[in-house]
Amino acid sequence: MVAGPTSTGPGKERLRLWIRLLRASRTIEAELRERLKKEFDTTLPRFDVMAALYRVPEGMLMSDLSRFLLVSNGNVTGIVDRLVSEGLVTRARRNGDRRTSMVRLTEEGAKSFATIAAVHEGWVGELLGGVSDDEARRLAGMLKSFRSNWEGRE
Amino acid sequence: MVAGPTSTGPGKERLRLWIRLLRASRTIEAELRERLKKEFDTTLPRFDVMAALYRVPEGMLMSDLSRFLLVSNGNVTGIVDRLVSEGLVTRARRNGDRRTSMVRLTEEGAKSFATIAAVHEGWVGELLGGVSDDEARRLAGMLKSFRSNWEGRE
DNA sequence: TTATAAAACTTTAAGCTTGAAATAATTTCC
DNA sequence: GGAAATTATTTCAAGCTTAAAGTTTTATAA
Repeated sequence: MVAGPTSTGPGKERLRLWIRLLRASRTIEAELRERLKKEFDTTLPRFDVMAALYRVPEGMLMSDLSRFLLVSNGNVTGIVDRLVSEGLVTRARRNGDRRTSMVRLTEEGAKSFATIAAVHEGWVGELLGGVSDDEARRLAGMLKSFRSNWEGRE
Repeated sequence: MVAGPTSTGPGKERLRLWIRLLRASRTIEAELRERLKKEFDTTLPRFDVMAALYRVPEGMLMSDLSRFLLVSNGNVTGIVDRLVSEGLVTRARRNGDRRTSMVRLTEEGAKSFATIAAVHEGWVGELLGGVSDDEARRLAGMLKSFRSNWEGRE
């Protein structure tokens, strides 16, 4: 998914775009992953889950998390398990529907996330430093329209 | 890495861009992974390795592959192991430097890749269909400049 | 009601991924 | 020449990821 087009023709331009998109996000992702590990001894998936939960103090269901993060159910189970064992997150059985459990950041989890998120935002600013403000806005706009199209599509 | 900004301020615009970039590439990647599995019973990492090798009939060293694909050495070892066991790739010890081994597509591997790549290119065209030709070119240009900046940076 | 379907989640097996440690071959340099 | 550093690769442990199968609980509907 990271190699070049293997042909010429009409699909070539979009294939090139896709490869660049993927290389850019992999490069940035790898750098962020490494820094999260080195500086905070955590991982991207844990960070993602905590970021999702941070926005919603009342908590999220497992299925909400997996939908929001674009990953499978079983995946979220494992990550939340580890966050619970680290005391950063709680899983609370609900009275209403006993199949579901509400996942919330603990106080320690919220505090920890806030610290990391502030540094993380600085890293992203640094890593995307080569993109001008104007470009950043236009790129973000294009990607937003891609997303809307996509969501209409399914 | 997929949740929204947690603050306002100067870094906010680039953080938003990064989150959209990541969501877009994850969405497309997930779709391509699923189709590769369903239609060709293969995986993205295998496809990536084969794409890299397809461009270079004389083959690549393990370390070339890992550098090119932006993944770790140990990772490539496992993927190549599996491709070898499937008869799609060969690993040849070199006379000159016996630490290295040259990895090449087999005839079957090249044939298989060509088939998959053609379909894959069509998928990408379809999945990025919402992006106009003009946008595709501009986006690709921006991402290229990002990449150059990055590479100068390290 | 009460079988049947659907929903929410967990478990499992297989594969991907990394960073660190281990091996083996080559180079460097005294 | 031979110790020491470097390079290329593999192995390993831990964690991430998915799809599919399994469990428990709730909803549907004949």
